[in-house]
Amino acid sequence: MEERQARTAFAALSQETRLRIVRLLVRAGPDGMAAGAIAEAVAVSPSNVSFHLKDLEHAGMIVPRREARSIIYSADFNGLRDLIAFLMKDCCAGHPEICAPALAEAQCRPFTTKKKARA
Amino acid sequence: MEERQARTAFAALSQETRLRIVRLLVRAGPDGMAAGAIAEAVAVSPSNVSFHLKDLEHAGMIVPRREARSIIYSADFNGLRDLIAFLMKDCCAGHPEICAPALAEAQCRPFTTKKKARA
DNA sequence: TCCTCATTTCAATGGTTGTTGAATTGTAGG
DNA sequence: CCTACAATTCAACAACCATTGAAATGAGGA
Repeated sequence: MEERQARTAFAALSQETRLRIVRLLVRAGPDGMAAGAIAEAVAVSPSNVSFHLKDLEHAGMIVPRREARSIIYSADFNGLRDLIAFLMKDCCAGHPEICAPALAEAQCRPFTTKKKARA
Repeated sequence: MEERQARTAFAALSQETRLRIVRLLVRAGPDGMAAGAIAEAVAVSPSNVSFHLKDLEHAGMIVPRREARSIIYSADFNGLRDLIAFLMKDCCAGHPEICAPALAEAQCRPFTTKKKARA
């Protein structure tokens, strides 16, 4: 991931309404939610939510699809993963031992084969 | 990590000069760099770098210490780790299989001690 | 103590970002 | 085709953020 794109993503996530939308959509999973439902859930006006959705889409954090009269947005897990990877490269490069604890905390250990991960 | 603190950190990293400073200091490691040296490295005025350093410190991304006449800043690896953990909780919660690939990409596998990374 | 260097603070300015409500586009059902 | 509904676009305004240069602080060395 390029630095410029990462900055755009950070900027997107730095805004209260936008971060709430992303967290909402991550919880919603691949099904996503319609713009109107998102507006209601985060309690902002339709035009305002549209403004922020466009910004999040541009930042690669969410992805839209049309369905009947609604536009459904869902979290862009690839984009989120890329952003994490960017951050880890900066944080951990040369210092893997420092960031390792973060992985356990996030319940995201890859390649664990000894014990079964429990959600 | 609280949502508000995460937003502050994202905002800090969304600015070009500040992101460059963080990446510089991560590369510099625990020794850190003096404010003046940072200013020179990222090519901004002393007063401007001071402005951004204060912001990064407030966001928990860097940490200062006095040393003779200089003030030495270094990356706050705990803060960075916490931010990654926050992001992974949002991204991976309920979907660990999605984010696992990011870890390998970031050369951040925990608990591997076979080789030492070279900068 | 006095002087110097490193950094920070301050006030002013220009630029960017978020919010609002009204008008518009686009989709589907009667 | 006409109406209703979902979402976006637009223009205007307020609020916030970054940059600049000058002045102030604070630590050390002579």
